[in-house]
Amino acid sequence: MTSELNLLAVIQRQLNELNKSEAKVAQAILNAPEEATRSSIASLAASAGVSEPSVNRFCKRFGATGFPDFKLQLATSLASGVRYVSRAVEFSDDINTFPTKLFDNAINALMTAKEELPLKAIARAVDQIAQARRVYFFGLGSSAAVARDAEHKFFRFNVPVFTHEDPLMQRMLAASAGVGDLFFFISHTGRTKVLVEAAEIARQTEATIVSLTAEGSPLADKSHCCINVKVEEDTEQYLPMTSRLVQLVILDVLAAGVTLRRGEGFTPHLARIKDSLKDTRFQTS
Amino acid sequence: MTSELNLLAVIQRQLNELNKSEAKVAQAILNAPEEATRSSIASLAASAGVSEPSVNRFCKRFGATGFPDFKLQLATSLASGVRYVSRAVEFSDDINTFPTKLFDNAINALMTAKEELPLKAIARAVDQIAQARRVYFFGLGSSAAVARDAEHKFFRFNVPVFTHEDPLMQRMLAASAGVGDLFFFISHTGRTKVLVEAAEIARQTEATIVSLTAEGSPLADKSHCCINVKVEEDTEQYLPMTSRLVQLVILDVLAAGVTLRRGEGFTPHLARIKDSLKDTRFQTS
DNA sequence: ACTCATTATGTAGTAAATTTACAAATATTC
DNA sequence: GAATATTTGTAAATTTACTACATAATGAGT
Repeated sequence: MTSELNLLAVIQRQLNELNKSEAKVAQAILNAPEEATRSSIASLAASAGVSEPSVNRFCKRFGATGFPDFKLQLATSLASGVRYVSRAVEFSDDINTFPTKLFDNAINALMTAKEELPLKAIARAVDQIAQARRVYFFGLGSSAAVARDAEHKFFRFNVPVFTHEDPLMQRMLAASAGVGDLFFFISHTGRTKVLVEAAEIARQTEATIVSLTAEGSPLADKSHCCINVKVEEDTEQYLPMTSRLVQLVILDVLAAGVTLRRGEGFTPHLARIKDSLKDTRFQTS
Repeated sequence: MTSELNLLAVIQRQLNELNKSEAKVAQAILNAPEEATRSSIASLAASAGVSEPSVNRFCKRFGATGFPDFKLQLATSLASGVRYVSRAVEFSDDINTFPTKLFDNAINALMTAKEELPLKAIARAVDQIAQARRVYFFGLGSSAAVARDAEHKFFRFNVPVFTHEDPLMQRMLAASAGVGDLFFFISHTGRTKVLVEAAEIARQTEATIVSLTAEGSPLADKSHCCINVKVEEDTEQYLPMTSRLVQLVILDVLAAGVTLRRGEGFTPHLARIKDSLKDTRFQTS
């Protein structure tokens, strides 16, 4: 029941040790794996130029109970391995295609991020946020909106939270930081000068510096803890950045982490905050 | 050839619209999806308590050419690793589970939204934004961050864009609106009083009102064009809202729509905006 | 180089699984 | 409550996969 992670690689590796007709089958599958998952044993046998039982024997050799089981394993292997490619929006797109493309790209970005979550860094950041006496979320451009969102989430933890889009404010606040202050920098590239400079200034104080940015970037270098968000190339000018969605969800993760850290006794507090909004809304009819 | 990323979610969602035996099949599959991929049409029919052709019909209903094809799609979908039901974070969760849950929820929200995209409303909104002489993005709470993000995207279209989180500013601006002004309201519930009131005020002018909110809500009622975002119940206080992610992507869609409308000749303009940032960044080493 | 043993491959038949065509049963409409 | 449409199941047809066996190819020992 060893569901192989990459069946094609296994087949490729064993290619030499196969006898002639098995090798033909292997070659046919390697040439068109997706097609193989859809074809019958007869058609695969035909395209490989061998008999049907040879295909069957091939399947059993690779741990399957038979041809259908092999197809299943192959399909599973292909699905887990293949990274869906982001599709850029083209000027030939119409209303039926480009919205789907953008959603697909967003979904792909999240799925990719999910698989390479830097859990250690996240855990560490949760620790540090939970302990902080004050938290500053700093970002510029579209990351400023993310910072704003974070502020809106983290104030619930009874810790003063601040956001500033003004680089001068960011510098001055960084300069006047002390023990218990936490600066949370958000940046897609990690290379925005004024932001890196603010981090630099903060670093010279007793404050803690956490960043949500690209690994190895100047900003990451200045941080005590860097939560790495893989930077994918933005193919087109008019293709919106998906990275900020990942940033937002990671901030959700951090917020959830802090909530869990606070413990079950903390929920009434959250409920009270929620209830406070009740009178600002029209009742549901 | 729409290879569904999350087939189980699609089945789950359509559960009500299925007839009795199809629903039985659906239930059997949802109960044991992995097993379903391995069983024959006979055994699945048996465990669902229906006839074999019913299973076959079920498969075709969901876009497969037949049972084997359906199994393949199901296996592929399962292999992609996204869980189909939204799972609330529990206090018993640890660092290995809750981040994944939150990402899965986010991904699911986007996948669900993708399937029920109100394309007509989106197309209309693109029209209206493309024609507007001025655009105001208004939101409160976490929707304010979304509005901020939208501002950061839409200014690129050579149209003055404004965002204000201050309800009094929102009212005053709404009151002084005229022809060519477009008010874009963002609200998860569509019931926030001060926002609805601002929309009401704007409605009495010549301005156009577009909203990104829940269908049938007071805010939607005040709008010329409402882009409906399905409101899912937020199960827990500390479960972050996924709806804002959907809002962001829909705004991306609108921005892309306007870009396409502007035509290919518009790209140099976008490139210039992008280039303007170059000197604010440290060069890649 | 020939025979025997071994392994590899294909043929044909069989069993299983899937689909189609059609009929019975159930629900829906007027 | 009859007529119509829809749903569901039965049975036959078809496709698909597997098994048993026969033949071909390969290789070792004489």
